[in-house]
Amino acid sequence: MSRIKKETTKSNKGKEISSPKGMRDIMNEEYYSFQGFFEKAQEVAVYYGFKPIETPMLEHENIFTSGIGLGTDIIDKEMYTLKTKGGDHLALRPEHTAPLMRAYIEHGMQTMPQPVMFYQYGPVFRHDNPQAGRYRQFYQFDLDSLGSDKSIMDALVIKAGMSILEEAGAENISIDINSIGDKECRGVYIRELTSYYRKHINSLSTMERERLKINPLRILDSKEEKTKEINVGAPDAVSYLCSSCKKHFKEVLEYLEELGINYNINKNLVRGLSYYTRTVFEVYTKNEKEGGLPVQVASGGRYDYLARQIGGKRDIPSVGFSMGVDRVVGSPWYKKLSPRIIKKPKVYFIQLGAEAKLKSLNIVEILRKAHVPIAQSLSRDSLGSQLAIAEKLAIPYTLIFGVKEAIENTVIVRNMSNRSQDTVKLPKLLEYLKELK
RNA sequence: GUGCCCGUAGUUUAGUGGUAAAACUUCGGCUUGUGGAGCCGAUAUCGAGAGUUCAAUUCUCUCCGGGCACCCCA
Repeated sequence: MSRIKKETTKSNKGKEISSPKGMRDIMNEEYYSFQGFFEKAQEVAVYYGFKPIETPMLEHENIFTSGIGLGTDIIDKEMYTLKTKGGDHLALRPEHTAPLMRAYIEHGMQTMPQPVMFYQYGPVFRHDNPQAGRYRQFYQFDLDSLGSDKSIMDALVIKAGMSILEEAGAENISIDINSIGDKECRGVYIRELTSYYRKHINSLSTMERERLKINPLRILDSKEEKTKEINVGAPDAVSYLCSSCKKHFKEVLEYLEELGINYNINKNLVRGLSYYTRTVFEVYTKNEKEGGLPVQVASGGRYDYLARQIGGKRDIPSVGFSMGVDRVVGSPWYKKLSPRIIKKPKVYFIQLGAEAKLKSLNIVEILRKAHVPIAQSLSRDSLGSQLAIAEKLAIPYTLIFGVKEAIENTVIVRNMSNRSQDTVKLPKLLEYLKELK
């Protein structure tokens, strides 16, 4: 008997009640922080001309494998993939860019006036090990301009992104920028780079020798000391840029200067996603922690060939900026942007006695229709406990609705700070509350 | 994927080789119309599994989860 019981409990206990690793519930203050950021970011994005779009969280796996590219960690080891009952291979989006491009192609957006500019935000998924500012489900806010190769679009997207970060309270933002060329010059550059590394192959780690075959650019941002030394003498992309790329890069920098954006040309900056062309950048903010490295809060660049990589018939020159919302919201400098939808209740509704309780939902409804945000605890009975809760929540006014009031069709409005009370006729209540504001 | 630290009630923490204390919170009761305190009561098979042992929450191993760092990235 006891044995059976034990086994049942055990099997129930086996199912851990917890969210999956690296994924968490967002609620209370943190929820408002996120919500506030999203609202502000959208507001700013709209001023710059971006329109909203929301793409699915699941996509065909191949838009990522061919878009972001094999040889990147995101694809090789961090993607959540699944096979549907129908046999489709889907993946939880590890980023927003490839799905956006898919949407552009799918809906024939090349017939719209170019470029088309979108903002989008939502969760993205990467099977990485959690640590500070890193989750397996995290939130990105993206700005993208698709369909124009003009350098001013690079600048616009960067400026809009920086403005959002500033609105969120970011100080000491720095942007590292580089250009990795287009198909004209990148091939030449990569060949040069590869032959340079070949000469130093003995100093490269096994992993980096592997990379040399697949994606030599990535050796440039290696953190290994030996490799760093080699990188000092490595050919840099900018000097291999073809004339049109050089012009493009120069123009982008001019725009940034004009906008007063402090940039730093980082010739080792190449980005881990292989769809980038020409402009690439990363945005950092200072880490308040002692000795802490700067925190990367955003990054992006141009991806002129992505469309064709995922199966489009022609190139759609585009540029984007994506922000790590968790990192922004989690930063000490984040100024709590409070969402518009949250209305701090000014009034706490108290009911007393069965007759009053019976009618109390009607009163809640009257207040709701009049857009008076309230708090209440209808499940409570005693006046004392309800007052205590109102006090605890620091709500300035309470409505006391007891048996006597229910019969007389009145309600007591109590000012919590000076404890004064007025008895108000129910039909006059809304008017009375308006006066209080 | 790797390394270091960690894992006892909702939360923060005690504690022991013989199945566990406390504080706060929450909920219920005692006093059923005014700011809440008081009293009583409830809530943990000590992250999961295996092993050592007469006996493990306490020792060992594995796994899972958390924190931090690396790789990488937002």
